[in-house]
Amino acid sequence: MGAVKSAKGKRMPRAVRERQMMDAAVRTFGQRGYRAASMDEIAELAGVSKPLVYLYLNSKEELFTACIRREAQALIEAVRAGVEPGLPADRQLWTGLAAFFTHTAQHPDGWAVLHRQARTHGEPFAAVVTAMRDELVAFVTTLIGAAAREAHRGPELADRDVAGLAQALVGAAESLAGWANETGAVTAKEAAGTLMNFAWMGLGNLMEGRRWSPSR
Amino acid sequence: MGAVKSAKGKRMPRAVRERQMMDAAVRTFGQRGYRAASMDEIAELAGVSKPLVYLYLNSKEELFTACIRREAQALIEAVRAGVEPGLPADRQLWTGLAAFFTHTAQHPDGWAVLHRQARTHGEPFAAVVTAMRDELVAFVTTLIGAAAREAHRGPELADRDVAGLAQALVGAAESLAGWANETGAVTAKEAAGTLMNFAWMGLGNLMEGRRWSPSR
Amino acid sequence: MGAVKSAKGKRMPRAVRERQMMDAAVRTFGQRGYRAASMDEIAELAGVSKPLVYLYLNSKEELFTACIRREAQALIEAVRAGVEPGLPADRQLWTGLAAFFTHTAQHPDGWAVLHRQARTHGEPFAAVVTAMRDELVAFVTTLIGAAAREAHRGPELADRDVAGLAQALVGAAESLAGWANETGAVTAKEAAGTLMNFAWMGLGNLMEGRRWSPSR
Amino acid sequence: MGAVKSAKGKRMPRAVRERQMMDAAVRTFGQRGYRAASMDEIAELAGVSKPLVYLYLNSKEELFTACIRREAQALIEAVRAGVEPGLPADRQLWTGLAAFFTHTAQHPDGWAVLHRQARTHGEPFAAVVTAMRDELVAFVTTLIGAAAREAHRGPELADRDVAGLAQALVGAAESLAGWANETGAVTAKEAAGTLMNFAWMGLGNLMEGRRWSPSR
DNA sequence: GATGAATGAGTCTTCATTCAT
DNA sequence: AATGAATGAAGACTCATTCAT
Repeated sequence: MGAVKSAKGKRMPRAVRERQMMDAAVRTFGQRGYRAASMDEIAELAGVSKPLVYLYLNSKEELFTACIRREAQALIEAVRAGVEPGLPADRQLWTGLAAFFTHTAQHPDGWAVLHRQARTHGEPFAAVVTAMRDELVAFVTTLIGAAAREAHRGPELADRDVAGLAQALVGAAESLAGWANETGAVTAKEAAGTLMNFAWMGLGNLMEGRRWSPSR
Repeated sequence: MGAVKSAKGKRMPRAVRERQMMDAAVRTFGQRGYRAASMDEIAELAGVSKPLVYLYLNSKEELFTACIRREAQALIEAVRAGVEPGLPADRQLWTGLAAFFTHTAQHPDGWAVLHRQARTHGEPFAAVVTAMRDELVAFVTTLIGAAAREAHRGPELADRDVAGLAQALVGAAESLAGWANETGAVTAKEAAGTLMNFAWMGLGNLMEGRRWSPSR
Repeated sequence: MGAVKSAKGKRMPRAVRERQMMDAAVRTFGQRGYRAASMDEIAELAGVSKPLVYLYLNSKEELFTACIRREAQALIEAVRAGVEPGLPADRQLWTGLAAFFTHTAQHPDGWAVLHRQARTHGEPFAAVVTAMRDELVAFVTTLIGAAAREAHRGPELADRDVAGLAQALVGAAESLAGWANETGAVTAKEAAGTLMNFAWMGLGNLMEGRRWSPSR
Repeated sequence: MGAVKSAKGKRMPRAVRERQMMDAAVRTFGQRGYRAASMDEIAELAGVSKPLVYLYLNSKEELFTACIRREAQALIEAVRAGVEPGLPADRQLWTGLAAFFTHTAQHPDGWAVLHRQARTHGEPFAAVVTAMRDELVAFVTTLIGAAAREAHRGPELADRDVAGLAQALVGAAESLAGWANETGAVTAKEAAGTLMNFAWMGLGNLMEGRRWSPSR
């Protein structure tokens, strides 16, 4: 699965080689971490010499950034593609979550790069992930808002509550995705279901004005 | 707070020196990451020479492991100490969460070591954190079980559901702690309240048999 | 002046291409130095691909040698062209010096290659410059000898004195040329005048038997 | 001559090792040039491992700068020490020049570093040499001024003329020193004498109002 | 006549780790 | 109890140079 096929030394168009290198880089960064990954290892895994990696991708830092960017884009794309516009908002949310868990399960190294490595190392990198995360949160916020409007029961939902919910939902999804990847305990659909149970129910409670408070 | 005071070269009992070194190490590992942290920097920050660090802690790997272990223990201790046995289960859970958020906020480097660094690097380290996490999950599971028994309304709660809830709760707490530390957006009590709203309400729903399902 | 105009990839006669390359090389070598100059930069500045540079000029070493040779020839040519045969010897010397300073001022990179870079790096290169320098010294020696014969006043001038004078004159000229190029403090004519004041007056003194000696 | 004596691996106080390293560096930089000299070669010549060189001298750039600074200081010191304050100004100048030529002849690598290498490579380095040169020029200017006052014959000497003379004198000395080093053609005293003949006589002429001019 | 693709060899630099005292 | 001196091994990055087309 994912084994690089090219015979070493074969002349290939730049675009192809570049993709091979990035594949190798994502895998290596995802498994070893940014610092522990060596350009030597990446080059070897990609089936090319080190100078070629530098010729095409300039530096370890730029290579890592390119990986983050590519994986972030792919993940967002996958989530967007997983959402079917015609459905009611809760079903849309569910399919989006399922797509998210499916993608992260199918690209564990990419997810490791995004969720673990990119955030563990300093500022050139974290920003890219933050941007992606914000995009996701905004997307989820829209869906929740729509759902609240569709199923209008009881008092208005404050923007602040919606934002909090979205934030927590994405955070929980990230946490669950990592857990699922590492332990293999749940499938994508199960994970999506679990999250819906928390989020949707929580949303319902808020809309009905029920809250937990320390005083009672 | 954190400024090392000892004059360099002063003879000091081993235990004290060891604590200074580990303090320096936690700070350095937490801020730079395992690979980027250098023994030189740690020794200097601790106000001792490098050979002394090796004399007491043997190797970078062992030093890191010791840090993880110490910080994990401290965190668990803090949570346990935050729980008052006499209270009803939901209040106990709340105070435990508050203690968790308080501790992570007060020891950001320790939390960074546990939550980010230890899991980002290979197998010698991740295991220690996993063990701590399991301990926390077990603890939370107990509380949730007790709460369910106390507030017995409706059908029995399946063990599986309780486990899922506990798992999710801890995951969400971790995610929130990181977020709170990085952005400083919420206080410990606020974070605990937010989580209770999700978890407790979710629990209530489950106990009353309400679930979200894709089919409807 | 200096801006390379050719569209990349256009077929051009070999001689033209070769000149473009050497122009680029002189500029790069002069500004960066032999080691710091990269074939990549030279090729790009010349507007051709690297293999073409190798096809025409074989290696970095040969390219550098070719540059030195070309610039040396050009400098000598300029000096010779500046001397008008009919004039009295001192005027000839003056016009020669002026031509020297003019040329070095107009070709700063070429002069840097000859005066700085070629002598700074080992033996394949220094020899070429030495040869050129010897040619210049010989030329000046001739002029000085002629002048001495023309203005015969007092005792014979020993060959040794003439040689010393010529040597010193060329050395001083080189030093002044570098200084003028770097600081832009004097024009070519001013520099020539300054040198004449030293050299010619020194010559006059020698011819009249006046010397400085430590004993008095 | 100059062979480093220390047995490899022997523990030595830092100051001693540092001097060994700088000696090796001056030699290597002087012969190979800044770029061509490799830290490996320097370390080996100094009889230590590369990391030690970095531990003590930080980087190639700093090492080179340190060399330049040390050699510049040594040269200035030598010239100052060679001048005996009690003598008449012309004798002082002569002894100073002799000291200069003696020192450069005895430290050819140091002189190569200062005169060739430091000026051939960019701005971190050239500045140090320029500063030293300015110091020398100022020193010589003083002497010439004093001499002019001592031997007051004829019209006042303009400051501008004195400055020009000093500048030219130092330039000529530098050029001669290089020539003497490379060819071994003249001794220090001969070189000093030659220069005095030019400079002193030139000075005398200027003081007597005699000048060469193109018009006649 | 001209180039895109590719690399072996080498350079600077850092780091965990150990002696000898 | 504590340290100044020292290094083997490895990692990021560059460059002159060559094929195949």
